[in-house]
Amino acid sequence: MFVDERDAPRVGKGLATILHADLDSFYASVEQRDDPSLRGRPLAVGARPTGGVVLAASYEAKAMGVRTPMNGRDAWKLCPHMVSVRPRFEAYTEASRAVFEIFDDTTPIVEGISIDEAFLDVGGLRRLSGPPIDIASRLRDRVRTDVGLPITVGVARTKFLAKVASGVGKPDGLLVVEPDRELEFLHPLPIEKLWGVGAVTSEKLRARGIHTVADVASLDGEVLVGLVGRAMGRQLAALSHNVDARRVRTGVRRGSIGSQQALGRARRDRRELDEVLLRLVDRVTRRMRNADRAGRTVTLRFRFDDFGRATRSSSLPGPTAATTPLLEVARALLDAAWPLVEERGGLTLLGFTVGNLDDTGTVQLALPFTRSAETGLDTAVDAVRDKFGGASLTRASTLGSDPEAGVPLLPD
DNA sequence: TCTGGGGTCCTAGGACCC
DNA sequence: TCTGGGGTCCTAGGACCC
Repeated sequence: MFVDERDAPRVGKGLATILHADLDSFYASVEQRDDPSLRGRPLAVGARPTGGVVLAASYEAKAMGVRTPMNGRDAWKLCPHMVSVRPRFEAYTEASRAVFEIFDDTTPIVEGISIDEAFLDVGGLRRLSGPPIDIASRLRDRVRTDVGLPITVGVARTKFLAKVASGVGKPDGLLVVEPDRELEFLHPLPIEKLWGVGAVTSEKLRARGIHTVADVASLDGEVLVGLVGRAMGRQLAALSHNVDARRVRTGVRRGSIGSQQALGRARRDRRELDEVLLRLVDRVTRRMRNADRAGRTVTLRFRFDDFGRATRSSSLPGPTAATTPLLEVARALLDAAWPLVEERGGLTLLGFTVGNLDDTGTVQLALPFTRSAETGLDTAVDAVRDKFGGASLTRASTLGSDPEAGVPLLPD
């Protein structure tokens, strides 16, 4: 079914040229790499015996049943001798960057999925770099040697199969699904392996006696659509019949940038929440400007004391990455939602997201300007407009503090 | 006994335009 | 005064993923 041998049979139509590379227990592995005393021990990142949630568990902890995102109490019940460390997100970002450099050095066709996961298409590299299994093997060696982290790679003809293969191959493995053994590999899998099948859909399907991918494949398409909806029904039907034509796409940009903050049980008044909101808006708009992105749609996310959730959103006429207009919209949304917040017994989480992210097409003019230099900015904007035609040129002026407007913006 | 922070995609109803 | 279809955009919610 899947092999680890160089002389594996390669029969069937199409070739297994898509790699899914997935770092193992990423955060926990970085911690074990950086602190030898943690190696070989059950480790939870982010949780303590008294609370918090497990952001990542080492394989020693996973062996005891610890999972993400289990809460600390439950986790330590399962694994009393587990060690706890605080997350160090900068270290993870840096490790991720180093690993993606190796991905990019392997093939130009890399599609990042998350901080620790990517698809690579190595189809055009046979002459240059050898067969996919060799490329995958070297990739694993390099990540291990150069970055010091274990990584599992699945190799298959489609994205979905490559992804499933890496999941089955974990930890620290390499699995190839040969094109002539795909259905044999796919059909016995539990439905939860299908993309899009989470707790709700899984329950729905299992209640109808549908437990494996083969069960899904045997279902009439219309019945499936009736059961789980149009888009999901079609997707599940396709995947279960081993149809997955998605390419590995480069240059995918995300559609939204957001930040949220858990608030605990203590009730916050409107003023305290405004401070939280300001921090969130500042953090997000800063990230937007660093990424040279602008957006139009502001969404506030609420979680209430009773664990209920709600969102409120509003769109601006055009995209911006400036703090002030986005903060204004966010405040208006919070004002409008305030009666609901009071009614539901206060907030336990507040989130701020900017969506409808457009490529601004703007060169960010890093002009250190003061209020008196605003006219200078206008001149610069006019110059850019003259040069590039600038039909959709946006002037995002208020990046720094604006004490006169009474808006306590954080320094940029 | 209640949990984090970052995202994506789909659905459905209403407003609005032609 | 009543009635149609098609399309887009917006908002809110839900499911899902890592």
